[in-house]
Amino acid sequence: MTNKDLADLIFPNITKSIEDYENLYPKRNLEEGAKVVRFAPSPTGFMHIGNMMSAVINYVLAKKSNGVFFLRNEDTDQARTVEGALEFIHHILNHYHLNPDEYEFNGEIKGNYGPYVQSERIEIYHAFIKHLITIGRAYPCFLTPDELNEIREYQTKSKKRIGIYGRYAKYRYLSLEEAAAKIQNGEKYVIRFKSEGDFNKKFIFEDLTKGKIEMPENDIDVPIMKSENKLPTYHFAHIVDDHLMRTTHVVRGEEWMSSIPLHYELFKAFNFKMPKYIHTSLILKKDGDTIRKISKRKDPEALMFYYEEKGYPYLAVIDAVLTIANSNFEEWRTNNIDKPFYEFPFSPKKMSSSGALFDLDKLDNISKNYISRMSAKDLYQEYLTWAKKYDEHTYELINKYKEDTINFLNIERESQKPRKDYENYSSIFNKSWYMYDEEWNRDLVYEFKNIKDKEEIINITSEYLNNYYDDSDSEEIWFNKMKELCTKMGYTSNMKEYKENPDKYKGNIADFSTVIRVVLTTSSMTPNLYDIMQILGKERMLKRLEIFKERY
RNA sequence: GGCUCGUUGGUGAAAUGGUUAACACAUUGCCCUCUCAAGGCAACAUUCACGGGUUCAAAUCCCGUACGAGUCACCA
Repeated sequence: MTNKDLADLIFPNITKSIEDYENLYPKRNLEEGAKVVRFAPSPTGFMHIGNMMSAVINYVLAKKSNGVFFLRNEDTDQARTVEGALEFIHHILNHYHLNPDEYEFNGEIKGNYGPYVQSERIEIYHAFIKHLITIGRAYPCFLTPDELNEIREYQTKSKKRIGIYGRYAKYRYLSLEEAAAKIQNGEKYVIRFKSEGDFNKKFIFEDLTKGKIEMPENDIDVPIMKSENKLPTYHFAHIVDDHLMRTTHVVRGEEWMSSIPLHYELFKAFNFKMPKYIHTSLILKKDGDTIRKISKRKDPEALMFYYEEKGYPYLAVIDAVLTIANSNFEEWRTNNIDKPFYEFPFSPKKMSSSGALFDLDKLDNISKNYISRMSAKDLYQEYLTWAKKYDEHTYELINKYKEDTINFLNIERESQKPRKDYENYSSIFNKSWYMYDEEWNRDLVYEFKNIKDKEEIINITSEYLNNYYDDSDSEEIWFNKMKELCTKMGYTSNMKEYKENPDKYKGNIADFSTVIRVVLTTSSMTPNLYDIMQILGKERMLKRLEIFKERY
């Protein structure tokens, strides 16, 4: 019996050779330097900020080099698949405009290097495993879970390296006949890679972010095919897929670093060229005094749901992610304020080699800047779209009062130094509810500052609205009139003088205008009062004075 | 325990052997100002985890220690 006979026994229906697949998926015809990258999540959990970073980097790498960005669904762990996870990945990619060039989803296939779903590639993997068995580099292993546990326990106790290697690789040298007999007998088995490495020998691996790293050779006979569903393990699928899909750069989390010796040997066993690797550092989170890996359970901001629900503009999130990935991104951004993010010359070398804390304050800052630069109309559109999905009440109001809302959002906007008061769409309504008459049914909390006397407040506001305010006044006239009344009623419009002689006056122009501001909005902090009055108009303002009289 | 990576301010970090350790966010103060937001100015690491060495010179190179992280599944 030969290796080939055993391979045929295990995979009787596999007829294609690995050369056939080489021809089926030829080298991609791309321009010099074009990068072929992939985003390859497994649908075993919802997409989180770490996945996002990987997706963004991939996208930038591909776009910037006129390469290819494809999506591969790594669904070999059928048992842990989470319902909706795959849909969510597609949703997020779409929401953040990180659309892959090649993918497979809901029966739709784009690209010539598919299938892009691992469970649909099982024949391909089997052909490659068959090849390995034929050349004597893989073998069936009949170790039971109990036996594996025993080995592990023994190794742990006696402080030996853990794994199936050397004399622990019991079935490595089983005769082909015996192996065949066991298989025909229906015994369960996995296929293990037959390592030829020597743990005491080192090799140099060059990672694009970490640089040159010396590592011991792999000598562990790792499973490459599982026993139940005959699907490959991650390690094997990675080799086959990224070779056949002609991936040039693999962007993945740092947790894969330690598998490099294995992957290195696997590529070598097939004589395949290894892609280049960019191992990204973990995203960490400060929890009290300790810093730990960001957790999907404890940290709402870990999951990509968070940013969308809060209403952060998608570009702000991408910028925040890139700021963590490459700290010189910020500088680039300030110099290239209108350029698309994927023109940023991302450098794997400049990636932080230790984990980074994802800073929500920083995100807020980036986001405020983004929102401040949007036109009022665009902001309104985004706000409306967000509200439709996440805040029905707000949606109804801003939809009904479209003009007022746009005008309000436009206050001190579309200028060189626009207001920066919203970090996300969900924070707008709390700062603008008073513009909507319907909202005045709520419990009102008037935030008066220095002047709290009801009579005085009524006097000021009533006099001002009835005898001074005019909707057609320019801002300059408007303010002059306010100053005039202010002085007439015993306040001063001269702040300097007030500071010198505060006792001479009932208050200053700030106190005076605050009274009117609060009557009209209940808030002592609002955007430019003139603009608010212009939107409200005299009639509505008088109504608010009536409300004040009743409810203060 | 083995293997690997890392450690600069509250946070992200720059500096890759050579004057006072960039910059951004956050915080604080002042200025401007009808409030707020913004903007302007300023403060914030006598010091780069610790110890030793190399050098005229070290955050930067070497060695050791401590601490942290990742990984060691028929999970990815």
